[in-house]
Amino acid sequence: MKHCLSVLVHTPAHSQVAKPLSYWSEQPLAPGSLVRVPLGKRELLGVVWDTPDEAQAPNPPEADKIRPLAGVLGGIAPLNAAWRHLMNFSAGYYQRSVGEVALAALPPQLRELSPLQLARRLKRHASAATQAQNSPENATDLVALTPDQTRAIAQFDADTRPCLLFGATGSGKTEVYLQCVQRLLEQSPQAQALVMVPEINLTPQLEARFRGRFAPRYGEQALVAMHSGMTPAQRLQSWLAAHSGLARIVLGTRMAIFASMPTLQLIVVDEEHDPSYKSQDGSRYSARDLAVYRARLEGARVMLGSATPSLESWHHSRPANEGGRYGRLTMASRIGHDQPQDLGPASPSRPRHGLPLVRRVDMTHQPKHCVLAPPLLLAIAERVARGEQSMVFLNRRGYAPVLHCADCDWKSECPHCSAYRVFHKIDRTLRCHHCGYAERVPRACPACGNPDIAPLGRGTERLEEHLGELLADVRSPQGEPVRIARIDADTTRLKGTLASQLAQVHDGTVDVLVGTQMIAKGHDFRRITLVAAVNPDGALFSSDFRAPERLFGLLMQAAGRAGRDAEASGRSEMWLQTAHPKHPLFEALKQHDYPAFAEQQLRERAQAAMPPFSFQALVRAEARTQEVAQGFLSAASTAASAMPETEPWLARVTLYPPVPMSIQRVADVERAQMLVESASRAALQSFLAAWHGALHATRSQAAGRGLIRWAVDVDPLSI
DNA sequence: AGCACGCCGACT
DNA sequence: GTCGGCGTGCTC
Repeated sequence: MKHCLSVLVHTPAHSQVAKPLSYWSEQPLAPGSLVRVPLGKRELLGVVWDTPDEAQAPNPPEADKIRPLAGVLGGIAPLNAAWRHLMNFSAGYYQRSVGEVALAALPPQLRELSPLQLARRLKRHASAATQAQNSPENATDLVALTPDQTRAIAQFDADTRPCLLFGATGSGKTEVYLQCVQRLLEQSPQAQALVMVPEINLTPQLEARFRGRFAPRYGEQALVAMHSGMTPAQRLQSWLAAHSGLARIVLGTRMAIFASMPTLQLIVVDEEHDPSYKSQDGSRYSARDLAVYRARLEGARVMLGSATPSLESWHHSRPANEGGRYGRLTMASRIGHDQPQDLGPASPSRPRHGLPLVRRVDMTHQPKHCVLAPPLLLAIAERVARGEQSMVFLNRRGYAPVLHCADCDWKSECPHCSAYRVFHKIDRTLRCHHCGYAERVPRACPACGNPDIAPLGRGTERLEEHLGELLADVRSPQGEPVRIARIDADTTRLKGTLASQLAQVHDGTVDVLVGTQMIAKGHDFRRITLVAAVNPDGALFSSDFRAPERLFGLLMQAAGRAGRDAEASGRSEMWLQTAHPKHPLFEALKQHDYPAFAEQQLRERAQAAMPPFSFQALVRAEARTQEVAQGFLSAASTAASAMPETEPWLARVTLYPPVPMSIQRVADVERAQMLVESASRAALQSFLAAWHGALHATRSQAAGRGLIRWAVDVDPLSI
């Protein structure tokens, strides 16, 4: 008896084979089974999918075109219904093919390894699994919780909704995660927990913390990591451990949201506001949003943690009688500091609970063109002399963002992008941060021959150099000259350098640390008592409506680096150099008052009908010329208003005209985008789904001629 | 996505 | 005369 199966393969969203394909099989196979199928001349991994009802199958392929399966991957249990549901949802919501989403969610080796190699790996995994069975032993450790932590955990237990853990940096959010996971594992001997962090860089320290807590009790196997920095072999192993239920805890970056975890009961999203949770290529999913969806789907709990939540999550956690759908757990004070007050939006100012004193330097009253205001420099020098550490933060790497000729006004533009190439003094190159194009710095102006070309503006490299000059005479308590280090994407290019550089800071072999936002995130620096933001003004008047939110989060996070030692926190300071010291954002920051900031931002967003009070999607198009890119979008837009399928939604959806993207050209490709907006998420979703076919059709018509690619970005982070 | 087929420019 | 550029089209 022959069975006709629907099978997903790895095909992109816009190809002709976006739907599941049909294959013959001798045996019936459960949905979720992994198989190998022939496709053209290739043989690739497939996942058996739920067969659509005969009636609604759109175009069943002619029977003679259907080929038989090439094989079944035995030894791996079929992916369960919840996982398949998650894939279907994710593909639908983010406008991609299910095949692309589902196959991308599986470890690459499952696709690449030959059946023989795979069988060998499975055998090894199975033997490891039996070993693990005998290892659990008891260990009791008592951690003293703060009242804040105890209350947050109790509230979480009493709630059933998704919860936002709103806790200041240093208030002990990680311990809350550990406790929640621990209670879950103790209560139900099968349950699994997923813990996500925004960046690979943050996984080692969190993994160490979780391992320390859980490995003695449940064995080393009980905890696995999942992120793109792992080797393919490690990824397969972790995936199998999670899929088989052997791993009780999965710790990873956004990709981990797609891990197969048959007994998932708890999802933790740490630093939930972090933009890294939104994928920026392929299927542009938000791991945080999917976490909430998946938790509901699987009947699991979800905890989102942050000191500066996304305005979306903050808004969702408003009181239930105002329509809030999340619980809000507040931890107001840092560990070792008494004691909480209500961090509610109403209180105008409050004690600092060990948070650093925020000082604003009005740069309009400082000497012209000075990089560091004299009082700030003095404050840093004092710290060095006392043997304390300082951190100077500038969100721009390289020596200078532009090289400029004063005679003819030549600037170091990238020949392939609409952006300037950044001057990197260390290797004397001009480097484009968008396409990677690099050249040696010219000796003279390439346009007019003037030998006197000068760097304009400053990056971390120049700041480091500048600080070295200004602090040349300062001595540490031991009489040593000042030691300055820089951490940014350039100094950590090689694997492991970040860890070693961080270790230097911890050792105290560094007095002043210069860096980009990389140093603001997560890392515990115990001896830092001064944090300075050199030039945060850029985001105050940005055209991106999310820029203030990001800036506030970043500065708050940076401020949190100062004085994590209770003892040092009394004299720790955060300095802001700004031309707008009275700006409400800085006022709120001075009070460490996220609720006030959020309330003000949400008011503005509500007035302007922007997210979270509206829902957005972007259609992006790339072509050799701007005309083609925009022409495609215009044609698709016209098509939308002429379609019976999209017609019902048009009244509730706004289509804006196509515009060039903010960086219009990258690597000689012109980019344009079109905003689609609606007050209703459901209406936007329905519209996009109905419109997708038209976009596809437009591509193969005259208006799509010369188009390189197009894609939809649902809930985009920047416009 | 791969992988083929297919038609135009600089090399052994 | 071929090697190879990437445009177009197809895969159950």
